[in-house]
Amino acid sequence: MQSELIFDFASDHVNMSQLGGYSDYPAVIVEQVPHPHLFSYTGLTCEQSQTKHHQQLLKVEQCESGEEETMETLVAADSLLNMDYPDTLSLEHYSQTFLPSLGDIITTPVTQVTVSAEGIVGAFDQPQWHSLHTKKPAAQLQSKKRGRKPRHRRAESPTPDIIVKKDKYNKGGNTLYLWQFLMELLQDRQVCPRYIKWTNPQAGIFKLVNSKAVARLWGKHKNKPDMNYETMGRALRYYYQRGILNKVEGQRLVYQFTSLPKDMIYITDGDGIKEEEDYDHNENSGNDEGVSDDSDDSTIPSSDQSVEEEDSHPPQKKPSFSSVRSPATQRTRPAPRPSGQRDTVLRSASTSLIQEQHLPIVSAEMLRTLQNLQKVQSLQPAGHASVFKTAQLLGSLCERQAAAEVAVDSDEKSHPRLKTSQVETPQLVPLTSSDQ
DNA sequence: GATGGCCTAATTAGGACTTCCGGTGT
DNA sequence: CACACCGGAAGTCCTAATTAGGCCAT
Repeated sequence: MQSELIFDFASDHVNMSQLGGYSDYPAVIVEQVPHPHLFSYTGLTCEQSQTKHHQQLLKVEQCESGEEETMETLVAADSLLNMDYPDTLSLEHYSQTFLPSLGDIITTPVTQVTVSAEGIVGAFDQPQWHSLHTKKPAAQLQSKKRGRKPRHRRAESPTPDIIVKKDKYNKGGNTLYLWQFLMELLQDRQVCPRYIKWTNPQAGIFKLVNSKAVARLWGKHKNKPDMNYETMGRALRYYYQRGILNKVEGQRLVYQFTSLPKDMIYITDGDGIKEEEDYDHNENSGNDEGVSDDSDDSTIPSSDQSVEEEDSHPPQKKPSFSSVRSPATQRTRPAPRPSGQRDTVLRSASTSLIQEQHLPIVSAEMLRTLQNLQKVQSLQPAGHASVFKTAQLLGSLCERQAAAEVAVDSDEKSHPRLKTSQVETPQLVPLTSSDQ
């Protein structure tokens, strides 16, 4: 099945000669993506950039004009509700961006590989999936035989602490589960915190600030124009049983993930540290109650702003979005995980080899390629000139970036312009209501 | 012609919602 | 009264697993 193809960079062990004959095979697809997603897919490691930026995971420029913020927000909201927004979310976005065109070209199965800084390794994130695989009974590995066998259980959706990536759990189609969708929204400054926001990132507690808008986005993604919060809420309630979500009692529109990826990009609507300090106040005072911006459509302009136009005015320079951070004090819970949960498989912490200002035009694959540019270039497979032309371009970009970083570093020493914090993240973030 | 391997389409089963509903609480 | 919330029940959609049948080589 072509849609099963997973292309991280090249075929197994980068035996790119297997792709011979497909001279126009794209090595890197450059396009604009919501940049928080990049860090979920880049595979960049902390060590690679911490030498230069020990404490900065992301750099976020603050808006200098309230008017800009308003306009950009409106444009973003409009785009969100009028473009095929969900397709830009990471899972589908990457699968649909990279896979279909490949499916038309590649007929040989391609093993997913990771091109890491340490070299080109085998199957993608194998160690990360190890715990998952070890849970599978050996019987499932038996070779296919004729005759009726006990029917295999279909893989259930991965739970939030599992890496979200095309794989056995998201094979083929464009399945993006609701909880994944919400996590994507929470990592997307176009909607967070305007429509959905963290109220306690450490506890995985978030609020649907504009439940109708979120539901509409979900409906757009699922091609269900009649989707509403009532319906989406039912799906959310099913997550209670499965141990993916909890309801935060006493607070409307507030839910809690039972666990989170450790390298979630946390977008909060204020100074991260300050918000953390303010959290108890907010939670206890019930300030969130009744402030839901569910006037919905009145808050969502409807024009035909294109994604491109919106991207040309990224709504990231907002004072209220000043903090993008990892959880400061995520705690590992000894509490047993719900039965529906799987062992934790977490992505390695991401980092900022590419500066934030580059992110909007650099795809995750591009970043990965950048990480391994020399190795890729050294392969020199015949018949893939375009691949290495792209690699050359990326190389030049890398050099320019390095030069820019030097300039930025010196500039920031004199003009610190953002509030960020990168704090060590624990291995596991199983969250319980005790975090509330 | 019998057998086995390969391929493909059809069927089946199950997961993840979606829809509808009646009810409760704020 | 509006809205959030709950959970049961039935339905839809999608996908993977399984099965059946056709084709071909031996």
